[in-house]
Amino acid sequence: MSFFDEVYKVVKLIPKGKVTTYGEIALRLRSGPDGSRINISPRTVGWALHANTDPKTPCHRVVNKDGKLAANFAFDGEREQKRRLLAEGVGFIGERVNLVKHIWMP
DNA sequence: AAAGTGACGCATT
DNA sequence: TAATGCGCCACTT
Repeated sequence: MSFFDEVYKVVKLIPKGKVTTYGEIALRLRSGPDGSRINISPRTVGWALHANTDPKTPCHRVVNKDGKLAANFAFDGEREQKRRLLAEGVGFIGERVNLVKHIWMP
């Protein structure tokens, strides 16, 4: 059970048609079950997702705070990611996700 | 054990 | 709004 697995677990909880940010995930993991972790950096969350190649993890529902998609290393490229989000009903404003309407609030 | 690395975030400019 | 600089934490050599 590594830190990565917990990140993936949270990502899998994101309902269809919703998105969340790296920062939000970091906050959610701030108080781990074992209490071993105190602070998590959003950077670390993104890094965890980068390492993940599991198709069951909806990484495309995770965007940065500006609603922008991962520039360099999206799973299938930015365009594909955007397309998938649109297919789920996630609204876009230009090239950015409409976070105001689609941010996932557990 | 120490240094390098990265799907980010925030305050400034 | 976009571009810069700095902090951040877990993981891999």
